[in-house]
Amino acid sequence: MNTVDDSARRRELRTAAARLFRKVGYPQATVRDIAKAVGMQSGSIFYYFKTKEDILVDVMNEGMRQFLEAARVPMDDAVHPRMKLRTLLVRHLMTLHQRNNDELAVVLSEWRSLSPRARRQIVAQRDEVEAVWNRVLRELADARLISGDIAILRLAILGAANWSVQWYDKKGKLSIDELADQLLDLFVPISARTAS
Amino acid sequence: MNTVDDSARRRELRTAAARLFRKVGYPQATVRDIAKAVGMQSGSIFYYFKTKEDILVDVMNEGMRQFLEAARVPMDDAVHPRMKLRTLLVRHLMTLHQRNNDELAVVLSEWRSLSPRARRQIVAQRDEVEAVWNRVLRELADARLISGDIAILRLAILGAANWSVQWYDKKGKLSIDELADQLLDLFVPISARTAS
DNA sequence: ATACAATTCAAGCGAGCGCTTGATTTATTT
DNA sequence: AAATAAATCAAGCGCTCGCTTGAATTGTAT
Repeated sequence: MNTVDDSARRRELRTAAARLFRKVGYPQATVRDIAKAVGMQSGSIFYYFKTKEDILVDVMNEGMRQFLEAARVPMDDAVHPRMKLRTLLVRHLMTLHQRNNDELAVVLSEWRSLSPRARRQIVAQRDEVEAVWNRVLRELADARLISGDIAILRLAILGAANWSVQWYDKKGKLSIDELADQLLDLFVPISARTAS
Repeated sequence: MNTVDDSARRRELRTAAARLFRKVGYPQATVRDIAKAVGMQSGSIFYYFKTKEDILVDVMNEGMRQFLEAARVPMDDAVHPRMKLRTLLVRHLMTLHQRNNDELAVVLSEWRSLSPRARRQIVAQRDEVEAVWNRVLRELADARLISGDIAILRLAILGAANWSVQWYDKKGKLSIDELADQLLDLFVPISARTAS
């Protein structure tokens, strides 16, 4: 990592790019748009990034890093499995809807624009996140708190949670904690709840 | 509707376009690609469609038409509400994963590329679909088979179902009926089931 | 102050884009 | 068979795209 690879200006570019990628999509966001957003000439971008796709990779890596950070929370074994799932869910949703987290939305919607090589790298990180969820869901299954295929449950719960990017409004009356609890009640019925 | 607006050739173009839009995304699919897929010169496309966006609108209208068709099934009032939801879910998933239904996937992923005018039209159709689901969910709530906010439940269940486009494999061992039942058990716990 | 490196600019290249146009081929009607 | 209409082609226009390049500017160390 030399100065260019991790400069404030580069981060500025990544943030502006993420915002644009989210708003209009990667293919329609031009390097001229991105440059304009930070007050640069379009050519100057290539002093910081080799190609436009490198910007997308950088954005998605940052997004995945945040998802991983949300999933990698130390959990006391004594905690009730349902509570562990709740923690995962709350942290996941919090990360997803925090201010200026356009990188996360981009991760969820722009994977098609990645070259196969870059895609493999992002998928590997996604698999790490899913492994954490699988571990907690396994505990819930062992405790007979859920039934059915764990993989499908994981896909359903993450599908429902990630879909919230499409509709959740931070300014609305539903807090993220409430959303998490509602989703949790859906997937792990209240009747299975126990004091933690 | 004159000959051009509803010709076999036009449908051929729409189908090929839907396939490409799904595979590489609307902005990256060029009219030259689409033309090539049906064995035409790129300019000839504009004999059938005024603009490239008109092709997308046509694809998405067809997709929404299919979603609506799946939702608009006559239901006997005597049928148990849970069974009604199951019917909706199965038909929705069937439609989503039937062969060559790229239009559906495009509806779910390319709404950002629509002009505001076209978007409003598609959203109106989506609202119709959601209204059907709301009606059934309302019945389930009245029968105390579910609790919590109906809107959130609908978003969660459709989110989870639509997310399956990303991972469901027709050639896999999981049938669509099984998937529907698994999802149904998640959202409307088995303990609430009653003979219909 | 001077030398050097880091950063940005101004200009534009080559390619690919959506789309147009006038001519040409193919099908249909009389 | 001739006349008309429908469908397609071949060529390319004007524009925007990602990206390059050589020069200019700004910052930093001596």
